[in-house]
Order: sequence, then C-alpha cells, then structure tokens
Amino acid sequence: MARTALTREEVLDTAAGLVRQHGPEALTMRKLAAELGTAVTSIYWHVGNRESLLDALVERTVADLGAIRPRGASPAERVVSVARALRRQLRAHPHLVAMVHERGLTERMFLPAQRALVREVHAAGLRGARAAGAVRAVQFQVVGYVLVERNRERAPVQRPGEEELWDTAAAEGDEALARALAGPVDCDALFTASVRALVKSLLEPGA
Amino acid sequence: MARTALTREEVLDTAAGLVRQHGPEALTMRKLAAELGTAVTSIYWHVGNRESLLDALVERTVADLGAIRPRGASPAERVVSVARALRRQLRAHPHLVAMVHERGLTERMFLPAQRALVREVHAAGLRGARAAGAVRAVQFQVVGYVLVERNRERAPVQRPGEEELWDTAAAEGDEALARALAGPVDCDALFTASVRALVKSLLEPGA
DNA sequence: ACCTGAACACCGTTCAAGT
DNA sequence: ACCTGAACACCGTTCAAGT
Repeated sequence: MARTALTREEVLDTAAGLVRQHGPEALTMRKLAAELGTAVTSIYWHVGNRESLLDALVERTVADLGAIRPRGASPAERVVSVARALRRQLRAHPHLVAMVHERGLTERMFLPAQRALVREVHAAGLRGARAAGAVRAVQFQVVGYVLVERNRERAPVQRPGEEELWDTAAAEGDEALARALAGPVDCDALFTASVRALVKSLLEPGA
Repeated sequence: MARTALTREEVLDTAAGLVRQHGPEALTMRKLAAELGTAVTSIYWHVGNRESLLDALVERTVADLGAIRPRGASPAERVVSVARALRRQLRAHPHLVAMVHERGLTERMFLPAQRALVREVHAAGLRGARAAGAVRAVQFQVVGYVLVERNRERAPVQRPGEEELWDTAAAEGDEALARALAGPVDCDALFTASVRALVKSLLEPGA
C-alpha cells in the first residue's frame, strides 16, 4: 500500500498492458484495480467509467499508428504499397486493433493513409469525384480485408468445412480449382493480388 | 405457471425474437427465462450454456439465408449481381447478422454463393488456381465490404470528423475531391463500382 | 482533489433436490 | 427425462465517507 498517486496515464498504460498480454476479455475494472494496486472505485475518478476507458484506449491505439510512406515507381504501385503497409501495421497489435474493430473505429485508422492516396490518384491523372471514388474504393477494400482476416482467425474451423464442400463434382470437373478452394488461403498473396486488380481498374484512363 | 413443455426450438425461437427486437445485448439467460416463463436453469438443460445457444442461433441464421440467382448477360455482370444479392440479404437481418459477424462466421454465409461464382468464372474462361483466386478475391471483397459498412454504422460520428480534415488545402487544390471526401459515402454506389472494377480486372484475358 | 469500502443490481453457471 | 431454487463467483457502478 501507500503507493504513488494514480494518474490517468498510468490507468491507460496498465489497461493496455492487460489487453496486450491476456486479451480484451481480461480487461475488467476489478482486475485492472488489482493490477494497479488501488481500489476499483479510484479508477472511476480518473477515467469516468469502463466505456470511456475503452474509448481512450482505442483512441491512443489509433493515434500511435505510424505514418505511411508510399514506395514504388508508378502511382499504382505506390497505392498498393500504402495498402500493404497499413495491413502490416494493423496486424502488429492484434488485440488492441481488435478493440478498435469492436468499437467501430477501424476506418479511423485509415485516415492518415488517405492523404497519401489522394496524392497518388492525382499523380495518376484522376480529379474530383472520380478521384474521391478511387480513394474510397481502396480504403473500403483494405479495411474490409483486414476485417475479414480477423473474422477468419476467430473462426478457424468452418463447421461443414470448405474441404468436403469442394469435391470435384461441385467444381464442374476443374480439379485444380477444387484443390485450390479446399486448401488454405494465402492471405498475403490474395490481398496483394486483389488490391492490384482493383487499383488497375480504378486508375485506368477509360471512364 | 404450468406451461407447456419447453423445447430446444422454442428456446431458439424466443432467443431470436429477443435479439430481433432489442438487439444482441438483450439476450441474457435471465431475460430469456423470463420471456419463456421458466426458470433460468431449465434453459441449460436444452441448450447447454450461453455459448452453445449463440452458436445454434447463428447456425440457424446462416442456414436460413436464401439461395442466390445470378442475373445479367455477361459473366462479369452475373458475378456483380451475386455480390449485390448477397449484400442485400445480409442487410435484411442486421442484428442476427451482427452476431454472425461477432462469432467470426461471416464467411460461412458466403458459401452458397461460391458455387454460383465458380460457374461464372468458368464461363469467363478461367480455370484452376486462377479461377479459385478470382472467386476468393470476390468473396473477400464482398464480405469485407459488409463488415466495413457494419463498422461504419456502429461509429456514426467520426471524432475528428472527416469533414474538417478535408479542407481544400489537404486536397491539393482539388475542391471537387475535397467536397466528395468530406460528404457522406454512397455505400450502394461505391459497392457496385468497386465490385465491377475488381471483377473487370480479374476476368480480363491477360495474365 | 483524490481515494476508500460497502452496497446494489446485474451477470453465467453449478448442483442437489424434486417430479 | 425434465424442471426448480439456492448458492457461487463474477461483473460495472453509485455513493457517502474519509483525507
């Protein structure tokens, strides 16, 4: 006992540590108080209630995401590099990012990247609503992909199982396709290929 | 009291009704028991525990999704129609589908559509791994988009706010783009445009 | 200004006991 | 085979009381 004065920062740090080590479900007010060595009710003075604590935690996580530097020779390549860098960042802190997802702020994490994308679609010659549409399309695709991956990781065993669903008959005699769909997904490759395909269409000169 | 015998089906029906009317957070074992007019503990005999109850509920929701009929003249158009139909289905039962999301089974809902997609990419001339990649790319994009939309609906107010972030300066002098990015997203149009763009690239003859 | 313990209203779950 | 109430171990939150 007789510990040093509690601060809002300390509460947030300890809360983040708890989440990082034992996952979001371990973050209860009582466990947090135990970890801090204070009474449960002290926390309330500093952060209001559990809801605002989570808000603050998520806010910090979003703010801590690093800047993104586009790489590559063409605008298309640079857009793809931004997408890949963002995905890598999000996968670095799975638990905290999971909380960001749960609180519906996944898109917020994309905002720093948005400026970089604007520059690239401009470089590719797009303007106005068309440029905005392209930026948004990439944004939705990247954020969506990250959400899908998280979804998959949480449900590793698909109950009927994709495998038996994809016997050769169902694949219309295309055995290579049946094998590919029955096997595991190479998420990294699929992500890159999908972004590349989308960007290619979006940046094309045609209407 | 002296109510008719409790059945597993009745438990699931009532649970689904509770979710449909008051959202997933209203589904507690005690509220469910009250609704059913039984003791809390009776429920446990029929469904095991809360976790399996939710599993069963989600399973039923997924199974109840209707079949999808592709429409359109070209394979590309029919792929887009499958994507749009699926999105429409998912938006019909927001609460139950939210639970499907939370339990990581969003992709499961896509399986019925997968067969239709295989037929279309075959019709477009793709085979084997390339065909499988195309199917998966569409699958991830559609599921991802639905997840993003749900994310947005849960966080209607973006705290810094996209609006003030997109003053004309940040948009590199492109005022039409600034206006477009500051305004609300036309999710329906963006979805269709994105899928169309992706599908166009994927089904193209080139490697 | 900051911290505390007691108390409240909720959870999910177990279990021995009933029919 | 099915249902019950009592009890347990957890929650988040409020509040009057302390310093």
